[in-house]
Amino acid sequence: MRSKQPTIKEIAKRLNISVSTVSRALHDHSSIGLRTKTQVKQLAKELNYEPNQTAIFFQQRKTFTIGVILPHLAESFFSEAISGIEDVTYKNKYTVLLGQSHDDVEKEKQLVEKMKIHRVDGMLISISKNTATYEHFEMLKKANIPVVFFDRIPKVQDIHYVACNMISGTMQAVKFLLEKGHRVIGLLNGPENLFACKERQEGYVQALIKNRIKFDPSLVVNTDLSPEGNIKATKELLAHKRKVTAIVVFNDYVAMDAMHYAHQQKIKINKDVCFVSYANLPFTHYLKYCPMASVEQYPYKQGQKATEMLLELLDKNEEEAAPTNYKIILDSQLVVYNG
Amino acid sequence: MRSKQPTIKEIAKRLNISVSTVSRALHDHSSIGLRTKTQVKQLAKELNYEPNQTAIFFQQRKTFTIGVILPHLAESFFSEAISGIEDVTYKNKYTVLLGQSHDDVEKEKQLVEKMKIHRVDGMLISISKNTATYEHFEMLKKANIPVVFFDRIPKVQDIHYVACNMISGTMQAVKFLLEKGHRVIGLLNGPENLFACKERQEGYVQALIKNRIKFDPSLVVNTDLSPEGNIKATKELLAHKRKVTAIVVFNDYVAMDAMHYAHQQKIKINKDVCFVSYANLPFTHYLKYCPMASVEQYPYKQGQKATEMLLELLDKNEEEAAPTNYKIILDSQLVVYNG
DNA sequence: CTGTTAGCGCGTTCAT
DNA sequence: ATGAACGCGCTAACAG
Repeated sequence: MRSKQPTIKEIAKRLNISVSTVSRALHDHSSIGLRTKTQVKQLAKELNYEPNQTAIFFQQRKTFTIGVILPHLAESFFSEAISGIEDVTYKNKYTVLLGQSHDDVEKEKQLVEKMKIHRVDGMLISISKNTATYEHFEMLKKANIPVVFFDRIPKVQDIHYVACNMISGTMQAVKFLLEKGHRVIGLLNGPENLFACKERQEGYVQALIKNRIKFDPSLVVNTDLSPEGNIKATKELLAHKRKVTAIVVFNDYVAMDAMHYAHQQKIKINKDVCFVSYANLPFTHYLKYCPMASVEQYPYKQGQKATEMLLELLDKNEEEAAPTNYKIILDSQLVVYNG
Repeated sequence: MRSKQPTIKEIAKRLNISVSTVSRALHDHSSIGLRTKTQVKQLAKELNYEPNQTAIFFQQRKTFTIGVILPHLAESFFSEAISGIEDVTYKNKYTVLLGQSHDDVEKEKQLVEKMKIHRVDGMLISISKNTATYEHFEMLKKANIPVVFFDRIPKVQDIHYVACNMISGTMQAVKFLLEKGHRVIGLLNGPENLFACKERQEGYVQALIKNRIKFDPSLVVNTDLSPEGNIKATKELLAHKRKVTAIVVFNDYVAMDAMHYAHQQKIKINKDVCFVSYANLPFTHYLKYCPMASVEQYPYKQGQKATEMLLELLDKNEEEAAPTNYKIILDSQLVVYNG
């Protein structure tokens, strides 16, 4: 379909020189006469010549494309993260192949397969909330395609990843509530197989211990992140025999459901029960019910760092480097809303 | 870096047959003996053979990749649209190369260039709000790369596009308000140079005419979409000498500012003054102030349709078809919230 | 039914 | 300073 595009062969023919001369001239090779060099370049411009990247990709066994798989862009965390990814890739002559898993493991597998077939040079992945087996990632390893996981990372050892340490932010959140006088603080956590949930709980427990408050496991409930699950979990916490006066919630989406439900139960939001959440939404101040504070997870930065790491790996890879595992862990941080 | 991967040549050598036989066997070519066919396939599986797509792309002058350029994924309209795009592309063995212009014309141009170089088979574009010149798109035409614009389309004739007709939805919105008894209805519109704004006004006027109400131009005000502009416009409408009892607002973001300001002025939202908006936000029901109704613009569907159109063009292109221009115009539709 | 061969466009030795 | 020739992996036209 685009057969009319000029090639170096065409240029060579017109100038009565060889293709290799043209190739070298175009690349400013030192051993080409200035005269032929300018000659070639001018004709190239005239003909609107553009190197055929697909040929180069093929020849160099490299596509300068990185595959990105994440749950869904509708979540603003991920749409911000991908901006970070894009910005770094495009600065480095790479390009982004996109795929949303929509939190479906099967879809995730298909995407991995598709991108592998498409010969991406490397991948950035944030796993679906249901991903519990990792063969499809192992496969990539075997195929020698570097992967950097970000934010939602699998629970295995030998991987590269960038994540946000939820412990610090959670500890700050609990401390914030303790200082406000709360003693019975619930943790409305997400799916247990997510690493970040483990960390939330760890931060929660550590903050309690640090303040000499006994950890009560029954104050921790999990949701599968579905609206029904969110409400069920909230219900459970609010019905706890000890009167829960504050809840640390997995994220803003869950928090909205939780606060909505609480309101329906005639509970005064952030008075009878205080809510603290983890930042996902950009519009919290326009919401009917807004958490008192929020743990920031720096999506843009995570995207950036993960991409930088991947590009570094791609460089290294060419030199057949040792298989060290890289990790970058950012500290999450509590932001208190004054609205 | 991935040189260990087996090729058909390798398979051929091991089986002492020719590469073309292997190729054909793998493709279930009719003229290959069942015996060799199974033989080849088995060895392929054993060796974990996978065709090198880059070679195929190169050879077939096709990348099965489509470039998508849109302003920003953070706007939920676009993140939904891209889901529609993805779903169709992935069903058709294509893949999505992503780029956000962030409403920056320069960035948009760079992306077009980059994707062209990457030899995408076609492109889906929603232009930045500042795009006023179209040379970078002309270039694509010359390079014979089909483009389908969606939602935000350039003001030129010879393009393919999918868009949503704002007239129908706006008429429904005004009709809805008229039926509620409103007679003085304001239109808080966006920048006049946007096509979609023209359509909003047209729908507004048509609905009034249809109901034999005189169109009063002073009831139409425009905002530049900045928070200050939004408030200024709202102020102007609320101060109108005729008492405005309902306002049709450009979009949810503007509506939030408008309702917020109105509330500050002791105006009871959707009682003293009713608001109707155009859907951008997925969470309207979680908002502090929610418009009574909203004009739906079907982002997912637009994405789908645009992609289908592009894929069709790609098919056609191979047969060197006539350069007709395709358009699909969906009707926007009013959705009344019952919350 | 199967093998041989010729590209696809480019970079890259190896000659000259 | 330049050219000839090869190969990347695959498909397809042509020959048996």
